[in-house]
Amino acid sequence: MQVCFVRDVSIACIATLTRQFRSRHLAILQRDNTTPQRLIGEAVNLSAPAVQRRIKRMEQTGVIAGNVALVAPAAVGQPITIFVEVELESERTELIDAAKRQFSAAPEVQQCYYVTGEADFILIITVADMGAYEALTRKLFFDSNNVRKFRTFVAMDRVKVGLTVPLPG
Amino acid sequence: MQVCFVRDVSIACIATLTRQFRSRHLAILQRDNTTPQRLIGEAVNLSAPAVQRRIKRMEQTGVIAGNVALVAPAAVGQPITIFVEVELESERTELIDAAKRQFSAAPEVQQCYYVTGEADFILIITVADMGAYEALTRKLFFDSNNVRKFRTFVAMDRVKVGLTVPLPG
DNA sequence: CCTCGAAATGCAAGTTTGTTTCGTCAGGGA
DNA sequence: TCCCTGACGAAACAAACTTGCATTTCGAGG
Repeated sequence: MQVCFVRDVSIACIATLTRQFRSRHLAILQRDNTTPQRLIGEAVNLSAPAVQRRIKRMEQTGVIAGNVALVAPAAVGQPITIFVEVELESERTELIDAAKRQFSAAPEVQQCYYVTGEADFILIITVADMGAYEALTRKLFFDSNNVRKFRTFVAMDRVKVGLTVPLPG
Repeated sequence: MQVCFVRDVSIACIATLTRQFRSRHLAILQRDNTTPQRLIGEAVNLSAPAVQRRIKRMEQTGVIAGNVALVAPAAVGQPITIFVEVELESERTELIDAAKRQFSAAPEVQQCYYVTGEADFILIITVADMGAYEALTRKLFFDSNNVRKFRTFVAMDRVKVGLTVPLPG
């Protein structure tokens, strides 16, 4: 029946299958990492200890970077999400690095990316009100002598939020 | 000794203390939700069952919106993060809603926000390579008759990534 | 074709962790 | 004053996680 695989094909098949199973495993953890290993095992046809070992392996190799609880910003008094495109005056490496450090250090800066294109940085900021944002802009942008300009977008609707990575399979 | 509180002050004090303890509790879970309840209890001066009850309460009230594993995109073959500012032709409510649905439905769209300002939507997209992004733009933007234009920023460095909400205390 | 070794698995026992139960205490209102 | 509500701690209980060991599988090399 299903014999006579060309060697490369069979290897590819196995690799694909493995990856798919891992994908399903990871997909479950990405959705809810409190899922008991027993249930994950049933979903991927594995015993609980095997599930446990795979998780440990993925944590050690860095595939799983962390396990966190997601907090609803509005429920803790931080209902405002803001995007900022930041353009620097100078793109000297040291100044870029300094900006990275400064932005990262601010707890209000939830996410910070160094990007190509018409801006240098994109920040996602979480604050309680516009006053707090105004104060933060002063601290991060005006007090710095290296910010040429910045553009602000206020989120009206957090349509889709998460850090879920698309997985094959 | 510590008597003779004016009523409002003492209430405010208690409320503040409570909130601070919750903040510490939440801060721990935001960093690592696999932390044993016993350790959390030690950190916030509470017994394990009390910790358990608070977590359950916060999950039921929506303060904790989920418990997830963070997956490293590069480790699963999705190393490219892209930002897109999308501007629509029409801002009729139905079309806005249709766009929200369409963007949310795409697994590559990790985050989608409806914003004020010079754009209508900001998307954060995770893909394996630029070819995949090109295909996605065709699907999401060109095939739609409602996208006036979009601007792309490619992330060179994911300086700070997370969904951590700043907490008082 | 066969054997070997590395890696992954299942099973079963042991351990930690999470959950429930129960009794107690403090604050608020009738 | 008394009762009620809500939250707590201690202990018992249930569930999940973790480990050791024998087995299997797969690829490499003889």
